Amino acid sequence: MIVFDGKYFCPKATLECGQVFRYAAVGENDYIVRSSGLSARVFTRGDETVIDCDDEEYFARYFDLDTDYSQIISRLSSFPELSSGLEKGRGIRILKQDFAETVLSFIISANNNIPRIKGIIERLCARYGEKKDGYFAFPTLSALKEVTAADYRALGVGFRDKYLVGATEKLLSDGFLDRIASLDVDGARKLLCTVSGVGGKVADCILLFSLARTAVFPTDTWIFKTYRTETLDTPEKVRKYCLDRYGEYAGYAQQYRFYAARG
DNA sequence: GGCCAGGGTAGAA
DNA sequence: TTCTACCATGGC
Repeated sequence: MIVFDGKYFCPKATLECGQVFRYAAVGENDYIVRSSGLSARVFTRGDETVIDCDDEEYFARYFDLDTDYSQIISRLSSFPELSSGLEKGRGIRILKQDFAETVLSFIISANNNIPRIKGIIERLCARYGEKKDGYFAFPTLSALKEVTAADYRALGVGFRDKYLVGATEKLLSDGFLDRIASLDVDGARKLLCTVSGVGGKVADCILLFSLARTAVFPTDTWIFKTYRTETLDTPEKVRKYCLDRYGEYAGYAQQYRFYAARG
């Protein structure tokens, strides 16, 4: 059991800001979250946030407990357009999720909606994941090696079926993650875009929600709407503007903004 | 019944 | 490099 200062760790804000799909509310600010083959319950108790789990080292890293978020919020508080997000989403923490799980999950997220994404991922786990106590693990890459496009389609993934086949193949290739980790953000983004089903937006999500690369700005339809002006009239223009404006803190800014827009 | 959902791809200009 | 049609599915 991990006990942490609740001021900068809100389970609800962290899990419902759109960075993760495998979680469920079991009460007021009380959640079950699954990552890879592990499970944790996260809830608030007075001024504290508690993580109840079997593998504390894993979830301490997963919830990014070594990072000082008061410093991040202080840095971003000079931007008036983020004030609402910083207030509502003060307890957001950017997760360090499993790489392959994040890649496949965000391929499924493309042109899709959150309830359906969660359902597809649940069916994927139930069909190909190892059975645990009361849930299924996210499938390992080796468990997905022989899965065909038709198999994926049977889960309801639609046109993303072939993307998942190609992505699994690429992820299994030797040292793919190491190569990404060795590159700067731009290089890593380009390499991720060679994975089938991964374009710029999904690549940014993978970099931010799995690899702790914060100089990215995933520009989805919602974020685009909130920044759109006469001159910033395409998602790519918004993305470049925000990268320049927020720098290394762009990913955090994006999450606070997203939570404010949707929460 | 059309639109939208945390978009990406292939092909064209 | 930027633009367009197309892609499955479900909820509204």
